[in-house]
Amino acid sequence: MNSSAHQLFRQQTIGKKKRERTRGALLDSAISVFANKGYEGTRISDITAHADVANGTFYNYYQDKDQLLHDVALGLAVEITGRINEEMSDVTHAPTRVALATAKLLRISRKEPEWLDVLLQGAFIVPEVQSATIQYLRQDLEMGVDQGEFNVDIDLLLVNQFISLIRVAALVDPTMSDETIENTCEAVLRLVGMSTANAKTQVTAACESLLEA
Amino acid sequence: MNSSAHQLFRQQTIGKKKRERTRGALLDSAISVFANKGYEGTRISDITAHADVANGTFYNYYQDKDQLLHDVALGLAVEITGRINEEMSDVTHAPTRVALATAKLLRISRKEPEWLDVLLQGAFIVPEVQSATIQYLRQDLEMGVDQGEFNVDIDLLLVNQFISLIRVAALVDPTMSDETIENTCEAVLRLVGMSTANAKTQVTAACESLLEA
DNA sequence: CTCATTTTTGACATATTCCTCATTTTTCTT
DNA sequence: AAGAAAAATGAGGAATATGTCAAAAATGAG
Repeated sequence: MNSSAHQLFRQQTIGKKKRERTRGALLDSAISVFANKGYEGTRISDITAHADVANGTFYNYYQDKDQLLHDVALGLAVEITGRINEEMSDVTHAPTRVALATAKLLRISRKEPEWLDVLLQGAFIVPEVQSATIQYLRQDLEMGVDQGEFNVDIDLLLVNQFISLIRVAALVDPTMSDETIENTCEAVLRLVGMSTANAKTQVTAACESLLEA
Repeated sequence: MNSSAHQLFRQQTIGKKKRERTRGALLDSAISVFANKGYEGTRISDITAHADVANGTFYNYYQDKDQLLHDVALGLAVEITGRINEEMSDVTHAPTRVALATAKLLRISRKEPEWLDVLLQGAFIVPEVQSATIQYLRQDLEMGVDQGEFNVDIDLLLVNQFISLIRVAALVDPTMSDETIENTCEAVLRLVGMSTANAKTQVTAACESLLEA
């Protein structure tokens, strides 16, 4: 087998010792299998088959599925938040930041649907992944309140509501059309208390700046 | 075993023949087990053990887990939408209807957390349950647009965003405090385009009328 | 109460998955 | 290229789940 489109972890381990390369193959395969069968539904043998290694090889690297999910999801969280923040360091307007981050995230999901799927599975199962995911988001939301743009209390419920809107976009439209991306961006801005009209304006501006890049 | 708090289906089958009573026991047990172990994670034997029947008994009623989930979730959908609509037939103001329905649903979840959990699991897995769940909601949302109160396009994405906010409430606060209920009601009204202030007013009014009942 | 019918039972054959480990193969340093 | 160390292999034992069915038990109509 071994027919992944993406190669995130294998890319990261090129040139390193065999041990790290095989680990990379397992991690990449885990992304594909978790995304397609769901965490509960995947068997260890699904992953080893996909990675073109023997069954026992898995146990040279992980004790169980949980540890693998932990590594995969955390790796995805680092990669994805890294990519998003990279190009936003100079944006200080909270609504723009939130709209941009959402749009960028969903753009990544369009290209690599499995990444977001597995990241979110991880965020709901592994506490450490949840923290990592929430961290940046919460900062931007609080910034928006301080700037007087967002008109809500920022608490755990709101942050999770936000994340769930991302999740729904991937669920309803796995192809992640531009329309779905824009609608989702507008929805998150409405969720944090902006008017429909205001949200539309922000999103249009943010999406234009995204097309340049 | 057989230590369910609720008795939805057994209640419905009291007085009927043995066949229906056993089916009721299986359905009630399925609610508890699906809610606690998740659909994927539950074994047939978990359900029969919980229902205090032999392993083979399951196969006198269902061919597999899927059929059982179908029946359980659809039964819950009927029960829950019935209860909610019952006391709303005279309410014609869409924002009030939406706030009330949301609050009522979350109230039910406070008393029977397993019901909402399993209903939502079913809605994501069984198409028929999804349709049943969406149906009423969509009507009220379109009513709100017609009344000029909601300022968004009603599409499949929006309806699913709505449902996901319900889901998150149950996930973040399984005890379903009054605060969580109110915050969630306000969030759904903001999602459909009402201002924060307007949403707060509607929810306060709706929740007061709920306390009388 | 009787007894034909319905329902339940649980042992068992089949199937799946997990995980180990002695052996083989590959790696990569010198 | 040699060879010690590292890694991969896959057969197989243990554990768990599924689905069947002949026999036992419970039901409820007359």
